[in-house]
Amino acid sequence: MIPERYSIPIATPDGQFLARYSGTGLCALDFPPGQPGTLSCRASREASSASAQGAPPAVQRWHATTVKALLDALAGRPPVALPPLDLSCGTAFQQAVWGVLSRIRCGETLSYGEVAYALGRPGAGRAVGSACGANPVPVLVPCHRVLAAGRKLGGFSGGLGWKRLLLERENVRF
DNA sequence: CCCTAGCGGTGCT
DNA sequence: AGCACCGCTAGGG
Repeated sequence: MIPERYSIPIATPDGQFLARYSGTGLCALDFPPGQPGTLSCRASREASSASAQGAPPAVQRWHATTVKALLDALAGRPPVALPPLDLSCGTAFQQAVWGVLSRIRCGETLSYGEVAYALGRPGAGRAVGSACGANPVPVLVPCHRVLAAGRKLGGFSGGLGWKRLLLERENVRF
């Protein structure tokens, strides 16, 4: 029997994100449609501010934490607290990568190769990139803080515009 | 700048 | 087992 899931939108100055919760925590965070600053993205700013009404109390508490954390992160400030994360959708390797990402502090960066090295798998830089792309909770699990070698921007599944925006908000130069 | 070879994890056949 | 993806990287025009 699969635990019930809840999807709750989050209105931010950069558009409407969507938080998804499993029985054990935040299991996904979706970017607003389109690139930052774009029309479809801007439109989602004023879209329905449907709330956590009807969700279990635990989910409502998690969500309150998620909202604060997301607004902080989008402003380039380190969140005071994160909700419990349910990253069980990932393989062992992916979860290990996401663990390293979560320890990169606001305003700092690593390269894909450095993350691989930190995992004791030098040479797995490319696989690290794939694992970053599979991160279900972007922004809060800061996959945007991983750059290519030589401080080049590298890629970003959610669209490079978001990666640039998040790094600029943290005053990261690249 | 480009191109190439080599790389590791993942998912599909 | 094989194979085709990839948010990579170092090396060489």
